[in-house]
Amino acid sequence: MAVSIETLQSLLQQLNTVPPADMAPLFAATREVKLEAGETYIREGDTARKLAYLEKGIIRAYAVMNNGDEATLFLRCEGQFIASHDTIIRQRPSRFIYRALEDTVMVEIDYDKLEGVLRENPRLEPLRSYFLQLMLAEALDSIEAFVTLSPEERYLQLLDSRGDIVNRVPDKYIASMLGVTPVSLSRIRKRIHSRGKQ
Amino acid sequence: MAVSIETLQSLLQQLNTVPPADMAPLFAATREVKLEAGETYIREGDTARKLAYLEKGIIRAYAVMNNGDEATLFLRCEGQFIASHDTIIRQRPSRFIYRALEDTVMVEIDYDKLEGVLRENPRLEPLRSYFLQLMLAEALDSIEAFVTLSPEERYLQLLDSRGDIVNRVPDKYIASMLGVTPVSLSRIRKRIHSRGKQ
DNA sequence: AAATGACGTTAACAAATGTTAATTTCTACG
DNA sequence: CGTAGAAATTAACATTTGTTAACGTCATTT
Repeated sequence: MAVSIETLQSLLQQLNTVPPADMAPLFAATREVKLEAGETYIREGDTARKLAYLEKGIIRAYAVMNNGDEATLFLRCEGQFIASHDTIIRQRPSRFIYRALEDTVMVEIDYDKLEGVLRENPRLEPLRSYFLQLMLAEALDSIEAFVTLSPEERYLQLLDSRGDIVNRVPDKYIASMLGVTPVSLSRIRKRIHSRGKQ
Repeated sequence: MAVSIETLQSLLQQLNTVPPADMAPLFAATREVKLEAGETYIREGDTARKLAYLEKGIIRAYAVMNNGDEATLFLRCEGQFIASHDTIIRQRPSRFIYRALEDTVMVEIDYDKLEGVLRENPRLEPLRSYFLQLMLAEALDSIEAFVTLSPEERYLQLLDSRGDIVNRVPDKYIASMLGVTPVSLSRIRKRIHSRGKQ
């Protein structure tokens, strides 16, 4: 309970929307979770309302389609939040799977517990809005990219904005997050390189 | 100030997370806004932090790309919220334009005023989380569609889930929201019809 | 009634992507 | 060190989409 939470603590304090003293009950409800590479954090059908802050590692959220293929919704790494959005927002079993792609360390809180803490400490409410806004901003950026950019341009943008992730994750996950097949991503990369060398 | 707000009022009361009596200061800060078809609600570069509930009509949010083309991010109609997300979440001038496609009636509140109301009435805070979650859920659905479905499948899904909108809006806006050109959407429709008749 | 302009459709061609399968490269494990 | 399995690349072909332009339709205006 509440161990290596320095980074999260300093993040929340930078918000300076909540007095640090008020945060004690929040951290008392958290726990540290460690996952090995390849380990599943949330399964399809899970009903737990998990919210977590990534201290280290990468989590992939994906759906299994009718034909059995997997579609990656997003990748999150250290410094970001992940939430089981089907269970938290929609209050239904998760259609999505969350799996660690590297050894991962998270600070987890159950959303039901969080709501209890917020009920008893209303001054912490801005924190909920804060992470909801963070996730909404990222989601809208993603939609904007799908609507305004070609697959190649989306890949270049991803390289530019999150190049670290691209090099830590197998290409097939990058491809499905961009909405294309691994074969097509390979051709896109070839095209970029051939243009770059000329 | 607070005129025909029946639908919004009943919506908020169904949440029963906030006592109806507490909502008076909220509605006191709202105002009714009417737009004619074609009228712009938010311009590129605007800094106002507008949040609105649509009682009637359709609003299109779109970006103007480098080549001058427009890309529709989303369409919202009666019963939905729209928010100037660049100004509210990112605290920067809006890169997006919000324009009415039909004569539109909205209940508007400035987000700065809303935050003032929430500061003085902390029991209203769940309302902020509520509409943030609504918009996040819609955004994630949109991403899911881009990642798991082909353009044709996305169009069929849109017909199924929001067929009313499709018939109220020019096809070119539907096309750009699906991430394809109007020419391609026309071919998709032809393909669907030819398959349907056989 | 004629003219204008926006919108959707169609055509023709280029370019990109999907699909399947073979091949190569890389990694992990014995 | 060698092997097995996963991942990435490449090839070949079908399908889809982008692009440009022409054409038809419809509504509005003059």
